[in-house]
Amino acid sequence: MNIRDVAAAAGVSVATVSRVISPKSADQPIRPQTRQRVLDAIDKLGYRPNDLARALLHQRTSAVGLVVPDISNPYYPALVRGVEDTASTRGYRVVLCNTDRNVQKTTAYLDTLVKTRVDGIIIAGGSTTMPMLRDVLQPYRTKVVVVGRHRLEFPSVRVDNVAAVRDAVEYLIGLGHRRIGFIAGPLSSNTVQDRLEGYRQALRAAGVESPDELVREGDFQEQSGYDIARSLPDWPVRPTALVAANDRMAVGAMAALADAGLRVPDDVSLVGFDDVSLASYIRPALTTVSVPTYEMGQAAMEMLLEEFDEDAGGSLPDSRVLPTRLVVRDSCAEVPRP
Amino acid sequence: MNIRDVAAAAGVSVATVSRVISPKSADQPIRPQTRQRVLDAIDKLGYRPNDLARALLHQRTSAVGLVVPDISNPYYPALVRGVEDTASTRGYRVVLCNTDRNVQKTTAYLDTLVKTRVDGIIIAGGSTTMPMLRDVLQPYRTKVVVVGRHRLEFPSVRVDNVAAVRDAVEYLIGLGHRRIGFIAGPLSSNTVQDRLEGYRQALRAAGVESPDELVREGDFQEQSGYDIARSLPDWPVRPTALVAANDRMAVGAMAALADAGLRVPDDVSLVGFDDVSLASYIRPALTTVSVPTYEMGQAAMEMLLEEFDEDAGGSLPDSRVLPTRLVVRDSCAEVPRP
DNA sequence: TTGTAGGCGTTATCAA
DNA sequence: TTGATAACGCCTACAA
Repeated sequence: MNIRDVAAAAGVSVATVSRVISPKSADQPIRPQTRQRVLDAIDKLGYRPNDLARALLHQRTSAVGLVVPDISNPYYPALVRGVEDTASTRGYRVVLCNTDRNVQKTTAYLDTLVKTRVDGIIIAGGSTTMPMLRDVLQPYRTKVVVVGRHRLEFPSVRVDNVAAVRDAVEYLIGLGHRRIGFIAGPLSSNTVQDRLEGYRQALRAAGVESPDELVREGDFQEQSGYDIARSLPDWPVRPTALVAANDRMAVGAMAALADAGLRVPDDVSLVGFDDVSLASYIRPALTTVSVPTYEMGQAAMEMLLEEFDEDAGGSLPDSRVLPTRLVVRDSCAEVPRP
Repeated sequence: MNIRDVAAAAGVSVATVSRVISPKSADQPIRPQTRQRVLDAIDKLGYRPNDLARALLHQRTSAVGLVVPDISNPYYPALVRGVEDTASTRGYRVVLCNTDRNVQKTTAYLDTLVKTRVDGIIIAGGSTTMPMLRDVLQPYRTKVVVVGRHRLEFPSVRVDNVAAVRDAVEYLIGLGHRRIGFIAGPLSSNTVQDRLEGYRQALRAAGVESPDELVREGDFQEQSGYDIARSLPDWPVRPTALVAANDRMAVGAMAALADAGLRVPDDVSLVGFDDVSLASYIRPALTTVSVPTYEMGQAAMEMLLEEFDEDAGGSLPDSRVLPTRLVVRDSCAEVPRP
C-alpha cells in the first residue's frame, strides 16, 4: 500500500498523488477534478503516506528523544507532559527513554536515538557528566537541550536550587529554628549539591552552626526519608525542623515522625521540595518549594524548536532559569519553647 | 555521513561496510583485516547506521506507540515503565502519546503513529469506543493491544475490577459496615462501571440496601474526592465507610475527613484503589486494592511482541487478566458502635 | 571474499 | 497541469 497503488487506482502518476498529499499542496497546480480523483482513491484504499520515506528524503524525522531517569518518579510526569504537549502541537513526536541514571542504559538509548536520527534530544536529570555525549551526537548535528544543571555546554532550562532552599531555610530561621536538619538526595547529583549549598548559605548567613550530623543522604525515595526521620530521636543533635531535598522523602519523613510519636509541626517542622500534587492533600499539608515542572518541559521543547530554527537563520537559545516559589502550608510552626 | 563515506574512508565498497555493520554480521564472510579497516573508519568518522533507511527497507520500524490518557495521572507512570523496559530490552522504542481522553487528539495521534509505521500500538485507558480504530489501522497490519476493558476486539490485558471491589466491600462488611459509600470516577468509564458493579454485587450478596445517594461521581482527581468527602456530614444517609474508585480520590477524601474533624478509621473507614506508592506513606496508611500496573505494561508489550511473531508462525495472544490484591493497612476499622 | 545494482516510498527537478 | 526520474541510506541478490 503505497503512493504507486494510489496513483494506479486514480489513474494518474505518482508525482500527481504526491502533489495532492504534500503538506504544501495548497500552492501546487492541480486540476480540482484530478485532485478529487486522487482523494477518492486515497479514501477508498485507506492510504497514509509513509513518513519514514519522507524523513529519509528530508533528513528530518520530526521526532525528539526525551531522556529521563525514571518516569515513575512523581517529579517527571508533568515535565514529560510539558514536553509532549509542546511537541505534538508543533508536529513532533516524543520517544521516551528511562535511564535509571545508568550509564550503560543512557549510552544505549542515545545510540538508538542517533541511529533513528531524531531531530533533537532533551535530557533531564542526568547527573552523569557523560563526556561521550558530544562525540556521539557531533557527526549528526542532533540538537540538545538539558534540563537541570549539567557540566555540559548545551542550552539548559533549570531552576535556582541554591536560592530556593536558601529561601526555605530562611523561612524556618524566621520561625526561630536553629537546629535544622537536611535530608539530602544522592550527593553525587548536581541538583542535590545545589540544594545543600542553599541550606548551608542560609545557615551561614544567619550565623548558625551546621554540624555535619544534621545532613543525611537519602536516595530521593520515600523509604529513605522515612528511615532518616525515624532515627531522629537518636540524633546527637536533635533538629527542630527538617528540610527534605524532595517531596517523596518529605512524605516518608512525615510518616516516620508520626510513627515516632512526634507531631508535625508542633514538635518538628518539615519542608519539602517539588510540590507534587499530593503535597497539598496529606495532613498536615506540606510546606514545600514549588517547581514549575510542566513549564520546564515546555521550555525545553520550545528551546529545541528554536535550535531547529537556528539552521534557518535563528540563534542558539540562551539557557533559561525558571522561578520557584515557597508554598507555605501547615507543616511548619515556630520553634517549640522547651 | 553515510555508508558511502565509510566505504570511501575504508577503501572498500558499501556492500562490505554493510556486511560489517549488519546485525547478523556474524555469519557474513569477511576477511578479518578488511573488517578491521571498516571498523576503524566507522570509529574515526563517528558513523551510525541510519535506522530510517533500514526501516524503510525491512518494513519494520522497531517502534511502538503507547497511548495513555495522561501520564501525569499517577496510575500511568508505572505502566509506561513496564512497557518501556520490556520494549527496550527487545530493541523497540516507545513513542508516548497523551490523549486526555479527547477524541480529536486520539485520532491525530493514531494518524501520526500509522504514518510513521510503528510496528504496534498499546492503548491504555481509552474509554472511547473508537470504531474508527480498526479502519485506520487495517490497511497497515499495525498490531494492537489494549489495556483495560474495551469494546474492541483486540487482545487485552486487564484486571478484574468487579471482583476487586467486591472483595474490598466484603472486607468492610466483614468489619460490620452496612452503610458504605462509593466515590466513583467518571461513570462513562468502563473501569468505573465495573468497580461500581463490584460494589453493588457485594452489597446485594450481603442483603444490604444500597441507596443511590451513597454513590457519588468524581473525576479521578484528588479534589473531587475531597469535595465529596467534605460534604459527608450533610449526607442524608451517613456512611461509616467509603470506597474510592482510585487512590487519588481516596487521598483527597482522607484530607477532607480530617478537615471535617472525622477520624479515619475510628469514625469513617476508607478504602482506595490502585496502591500508588504514596498510599503506604500517608497516615493512616491507606488500605487499598493493589493493581499490578508495571506488570500490566510489561504484559501488554509482551503480547505485542507475540503478535509480531505471529507473522512468523505464532498465534494471536489471548487476553490476560492479572490479579489484584487487597492490601490491608490502617484506614479501616470495625464499625463504630453508637 | 568483495563489488554492482535494484528497490524500499517519498519528493523535487526537469520536461512535456 | 501532468509525468518521468533521480535522489535519501541501506540491504541483498547476483556477479565477479
